[in-house]
Amino acid sequence: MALWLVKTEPSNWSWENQIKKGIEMWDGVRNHQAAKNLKSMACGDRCFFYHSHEKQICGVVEVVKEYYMDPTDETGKFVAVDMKTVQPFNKRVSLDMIKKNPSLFHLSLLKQSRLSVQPVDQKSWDIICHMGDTVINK
DNA sequence: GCCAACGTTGGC
DNA sequence: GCCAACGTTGGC
Repeated sequence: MALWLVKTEPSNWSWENQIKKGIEMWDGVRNHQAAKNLKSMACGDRCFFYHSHEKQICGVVEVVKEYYMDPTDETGKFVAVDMKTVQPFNKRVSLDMIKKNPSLFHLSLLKQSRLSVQPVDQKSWDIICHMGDTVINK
């Protein structure tokens, strides 16, 4: 199982929307590196759900459908996956908190701020869940 | 709102 | 194939 972080603009698709909907298509990715990451996702992979601008991780979602053609992409080059809500963080984890932890300096979140779908290693995943005061259900 | 860091586009 | 001009993302 792989671990990821996905970004969304809350005015476009928010954690509140995600909670309400339960399962939603993750579409609109128009960056090749991000698309490559989407294609690498397998069912059961978990992702941090990150609000850009608010700059915080709200909770965890899970890949429930592997990549398929993004219906919103006319060029046919980009893909979407389906994400299911897993659970909210008890405490949201802000970008500031992540930046203060030296063990997380290597994260793409800090180094490649524009990448909207990015891998997270297990160790960083555990640290961030701990910061979120949350044990993620299996 | 500004702008740095990318990506993309199109003229050459 | 290079690169200037332009567009977009997202932190500040």
